[in-house]
Amino acid sequence: MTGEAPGATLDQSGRELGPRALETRKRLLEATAELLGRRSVRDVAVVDIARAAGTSPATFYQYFKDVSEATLCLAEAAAAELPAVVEMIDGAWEGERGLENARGIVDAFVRHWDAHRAVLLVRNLAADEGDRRFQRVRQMSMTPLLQHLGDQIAASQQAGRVDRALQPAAAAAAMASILERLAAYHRELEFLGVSREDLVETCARILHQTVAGR
Amino acid sequence: MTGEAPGATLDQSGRELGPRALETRKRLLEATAELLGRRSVRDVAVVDIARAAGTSPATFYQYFKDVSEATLCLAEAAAAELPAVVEMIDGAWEGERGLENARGIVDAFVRHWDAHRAVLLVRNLAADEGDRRFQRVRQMSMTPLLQHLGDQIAASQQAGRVDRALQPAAAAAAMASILERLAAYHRELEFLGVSREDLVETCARILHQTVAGR
DNA sequence: CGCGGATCTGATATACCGTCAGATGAGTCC
DNA sequence: GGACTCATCTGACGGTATATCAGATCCGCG
Repeated sequence: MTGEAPGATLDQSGRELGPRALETRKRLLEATAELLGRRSVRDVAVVDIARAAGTSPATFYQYFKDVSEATLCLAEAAAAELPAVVEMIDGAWEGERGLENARGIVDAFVRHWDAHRAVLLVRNLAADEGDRRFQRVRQMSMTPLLQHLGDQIAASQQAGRVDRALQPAAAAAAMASILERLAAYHRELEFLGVSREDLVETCARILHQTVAGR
Repeated sequence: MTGEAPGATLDQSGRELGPRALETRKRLLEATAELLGRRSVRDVAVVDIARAAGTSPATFYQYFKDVSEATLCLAEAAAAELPAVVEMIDGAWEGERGLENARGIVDAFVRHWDAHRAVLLVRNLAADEGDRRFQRVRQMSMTPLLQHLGDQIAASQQAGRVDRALQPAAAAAAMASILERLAAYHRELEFLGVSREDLVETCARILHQTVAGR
């Protein structure tokens, strides 16, 4: 939930945190996530976060350099949840079971996005805008997914089920793109009359077709 | 370039603009685009835009309510360029010529994004975050594309070349997702060792496969 | 009880926001 | 070319956020 790596979470000045501090830090992160979900990034101010967490701006700066750093922590925490989805990629891909599996992947991915929507949107914007820290987090979470998808595609090519003109890594990226964009987007599409079910079903079929071939 | 609709561009207080004012407004928009390309949205302040345009913050507020409104104008201007891409969708889809056409579409779309990258990124974030104005602009530019793609897919289904289990609108959205995300993303992927050519070629084939079938 | 480190915050200098009222510029008519 | 007028711009300001300390508060421990 907090995004720290091995041993201890650190202060802005490098000091280790005791239990009270960890509690405060957690409240600040929760408040950040809450506010990001409610208004646009541009309008989330340190003061607001501090107020929402029942503390003062000065306290916020004790733990984070700025709002983006807090967001980065949240993105790291969200990334920790993806491996569950990656495992599904190593499941069956052939025939009806494969299609069922593809549905599961699409559904799990959309759930993941629904749960962390605001943070993931900001992560992607920051990464696209060139922020190295966010690029790293996105890569950390997407690389295994791309890797495993790419391997499956390559295997299908070996088996003669998928056109060899596809570059596996590029095709995997394309599939990931569908998942990401649609996960971010599905509410608006539903508004336009495409049901969530249709969306998942159609994506699953495209995914299945591209990964497993005919 | 300015994003106004029929007759005249308006002042913040509803007055029509003379030639000098139009010139100033244009400079402000250009400065906004320039700054959005250079740093993150969060860090683009009205003062900066004004300075870059060689004028004062007060002048900025004469034309735009805030930075997001200026960005909205830029997004509208960018949207005006897409119809050229839409026309290509009505071209050939069968056989080698169809594939060639698909390549053209992917390439044109990526070019479009490269030209307006920063603005389109912000547009998508704002739309995803629920801002109605940006949702409208995005829809205005994407709907024709989705519509035409969807029609082609439906036609291929009629001809028995594409699985009827696909929902045409959803499949079209999935294709648009690939285009958008990859257009935003391709630099990073190139960094990871997928060349732009591979990317375009692979996307074109997936697009072709999904729209035209076997 | 009282000490010492951990944690928090009030006060503050600085900078941006958003809004006027008034200054400046650029045509027009005599 | 001078005076008038409307279009356009900006200096100045009250309000608020940022980012940083030095010092206040809290809490466990001897």
